[in-house]
Amino acid sequence: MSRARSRKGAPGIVEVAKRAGVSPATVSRYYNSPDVVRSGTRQRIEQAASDLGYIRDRMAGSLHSRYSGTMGLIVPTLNHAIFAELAESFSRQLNTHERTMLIACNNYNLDAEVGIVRSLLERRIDGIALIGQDHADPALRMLSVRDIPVLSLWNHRDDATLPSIGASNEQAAQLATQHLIDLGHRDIAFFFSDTEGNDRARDRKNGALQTMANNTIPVDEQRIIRCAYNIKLAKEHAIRLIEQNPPSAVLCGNDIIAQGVLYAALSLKIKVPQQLSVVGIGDFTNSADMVPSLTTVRLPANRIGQLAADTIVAMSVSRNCLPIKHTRLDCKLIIRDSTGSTRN
Amino acid sequence: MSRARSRKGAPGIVEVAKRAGVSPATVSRYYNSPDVVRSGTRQRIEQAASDLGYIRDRMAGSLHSRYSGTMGLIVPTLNHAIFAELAESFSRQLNTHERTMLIACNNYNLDAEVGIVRSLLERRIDGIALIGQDHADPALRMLSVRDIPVLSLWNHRDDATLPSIGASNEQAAQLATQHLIDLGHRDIAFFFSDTEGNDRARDRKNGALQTMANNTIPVDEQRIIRCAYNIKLAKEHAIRLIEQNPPSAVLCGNDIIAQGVLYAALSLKIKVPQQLSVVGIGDFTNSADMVPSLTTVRLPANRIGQLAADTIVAMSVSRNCLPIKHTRLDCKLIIRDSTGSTRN
DNA sequence: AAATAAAATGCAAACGTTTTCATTTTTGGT
DNA sequence: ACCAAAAATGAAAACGTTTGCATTTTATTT
Repeated sequence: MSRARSRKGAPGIVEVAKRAGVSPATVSRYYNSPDVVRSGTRQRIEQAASDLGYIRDRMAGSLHSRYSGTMGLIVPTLNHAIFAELAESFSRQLNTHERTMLIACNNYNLDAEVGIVRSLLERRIDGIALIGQDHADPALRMLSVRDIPVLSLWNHRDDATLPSIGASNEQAAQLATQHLIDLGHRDIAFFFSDTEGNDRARDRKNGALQTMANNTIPVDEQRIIRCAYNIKLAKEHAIRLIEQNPPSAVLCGNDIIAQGVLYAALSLKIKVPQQLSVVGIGDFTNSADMVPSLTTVRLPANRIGQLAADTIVAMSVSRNCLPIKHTRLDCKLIIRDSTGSTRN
Repeated sequence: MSRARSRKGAPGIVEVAKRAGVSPATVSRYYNSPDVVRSGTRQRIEQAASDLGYIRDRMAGSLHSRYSGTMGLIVPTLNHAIFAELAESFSRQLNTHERTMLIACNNYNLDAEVGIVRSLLERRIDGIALIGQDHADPALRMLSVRDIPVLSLWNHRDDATLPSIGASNEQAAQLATQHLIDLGHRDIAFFFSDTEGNDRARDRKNGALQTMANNTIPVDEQRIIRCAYNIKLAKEHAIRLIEQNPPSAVLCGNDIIAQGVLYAALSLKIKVPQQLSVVGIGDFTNSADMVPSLTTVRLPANRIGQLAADTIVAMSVSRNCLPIKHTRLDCKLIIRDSTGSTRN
C-alpha cells in the first residue's frame, strides 16, 4: 500500500498537552499514575482530552514500556460450555485490571499451538494462560526465552512444571467413581476422550481406574470406551453399548458426554437411574436442569478464570519473579437424580 | 516501576540484519512482502532469524504503519453456544489472514459496550465486528471518528445503517411460525427474550406475530412469555404454562429456550410432539441430538463468522472505502421430531 | 521570610519497526 | 559488451508514547 492510513485528525498526546497548557510528559503521567499530577492540572487535562475526544494509543506506549496490557489465553475450543465460561470470566476479571484478552483456540492440536503462541508473542502479550500441562516444546521454549509469565489452567498436579491454577482432575474422577461404587455399582462403563496430549483426560481416566483398583473391582477392557467430547458421538456409543451389553452405571469424562448418554437412554426408554446410573464431570451450566438432573463433579471454571486473571496480572507487574505456585481449587461431588443405588 | 523490563536478550530486527549481512530495511521487507527480496538474501535472512529465534514485534511495526493486525469482536456473551461458535469461526478465519482476534463480552449491556469499544480502540484494532444493530451512540461516534471498519453481524435488515452480515431473524421466526400453522396449530405460545436493545429478539418476535396476523390467527397476550436465554428459566416458565393452560405448540426465541421447554415436557411426562410441538431458532450444535430431536431454523453461525473475517479484513486493506454492503445469508427450516400435526 | 525538603513538571532520548527516497545491482535487448 | 529499465537494497526519518534526569514550583520548618 502506498501510504499509511491518515490519522484522520485523531488527536495525540501532544495536542492534548498543548490544549491543557502542559507538557506531553504530564499528560502521560496523568494516565499512568494520576495521583502524581496536581488536581488543577488533572482537571485541565481531563477537559482537554474530552474536548478533543482523545483516545490513548497503548501500542505506542507499550513500545517503550514493554507492557502491552494484553494477556493471551489459549483454549482447546470455545465450543465447550466449560471453556467458554472460563474464557468469559478470565476476560471479565482482566478488564477490572485494565487489561484485555487475546484469545485463540488450538482445537486440541498442540502443534497448531506453536504458531498461535508465536502470533501472540508478536503482539507483545504481557502473559499467557494455557489449558493443562501438555504443550509442545517449541512453544514452551519461545515463552521462556521471552520471559513472560505463563500460567497453566484447569488441571492441578503437584508435579506440574508450570505454575498452575486448577482442580485435581484425578480427584474429580475419584469422587465420581467412588460415588458409583458406594451406591453398589460393580459393572461400570467408562467414557473418556482421547488422552493423547490431554493431561486432564488422562488424569481423569487414571483417577477412575485407580479407584476401581483400590476397591478391588476388576474392569474389563471392553468397558473403557474412547469417545470425543461430543454429544452426538457419545449418544451413538452409548446406544451401542446399552443394546449389546448394558452396564449398571456409566462414568463420563465430562458432562457433555453424560448428556449424550442420557439422550441415548431416553431414546431407548431405559430408565435413569433405575436401570442405569450416569455421572458426569464438570457441572456445566445446564447440568442441573437436565431431566433427570445430572450427578456430576463441580469444577470451578469461573473461579479459575477469575483467579487466573488476578494471578497473571500479579506475575506480570512483579516481572515474573514470583516463586512458582500451584493453586489447587476444590472440586465437589454434586449428587442429583441421574445416579441411584443398585439395591432398588 | 523503576526500570522497564529487560529485553532479556531478545534479538530485534537489527540483530537479524547484522547476522544476515543486510540492512534492517531489507529484513522488514522480507516479512512484509517477501517476494520483493531476492531469494539468496531471503535465505540468509531466514537462517539468521531462525538462528537467533527472532520474533517480530508487530506493535513497533503498527506504530508506523497504523495497522495492528488485530480485529475486535464484541459479543453479548460467550456462554451461548451460538456466539461461541461465531467467535471461534471468526477467529479461525482471521488467522488465515494473519490477523488476531481481540474479543470482549458486553453481557447484553450496551452502556458497558462503550467502555469496551474505547479499550479496543486504545489497542489500535484495525476493525471491529459487533452483534446486531442496536448500539450506544457514544460507541458509534468513537468508531466513526477513528474511521475504522465496523461490521454488524448476525442480523440482516435492509434498513441497517452499519454494513452487516447475517440472516433475517424476522424471516427465521416466520419460517418457524408458519411451520406450526401448517401443521394445524392455532394455540401457540411464544417465548422471547427481552427485546430492549436487542434487535434480533425484536425481529424474531415481530416476524412471529406478523405471521400469525397474516394467517388471521389471534394471539392472546398471555401466550407471549418473556424469558431470558436460559435453560433453567425457560424450563420453569414452561412448567408453569403447561400446568396452567397448555398450548398445542411453543415457538421458542432460540434453541436454548427450546431445550428448556423440552425438559419441562419431559419432567411433566408430556409427550412431544404428540401433546406439544416445540420449535426453536438457531440450530445449535446439539439440537439435532436432543430427544426428541429439535425442529428449528438454521442460522449459519460458522458461515457468518467466516464471512465476517474475510469482509472486515477486506474493508481494512481497502481503507474502509468500500460501499456499505449488506450480506444476507439464508436461514432454513430444519424439520425434526419435536413438531407434529394436530390431526394425529 | 529564608532555607530546606518534597512534589510536580518539563526536556529529550529512547522503544523497534516501517517507509520514502536515493543508490546500487541485476536484467534484458541489441 | 553496452545501455536503459527494472529490481533490490540501504540510509534515515518517522510513528506516539514513556521515563530518567533536570528543573521549577509548592509545602514545611525554623
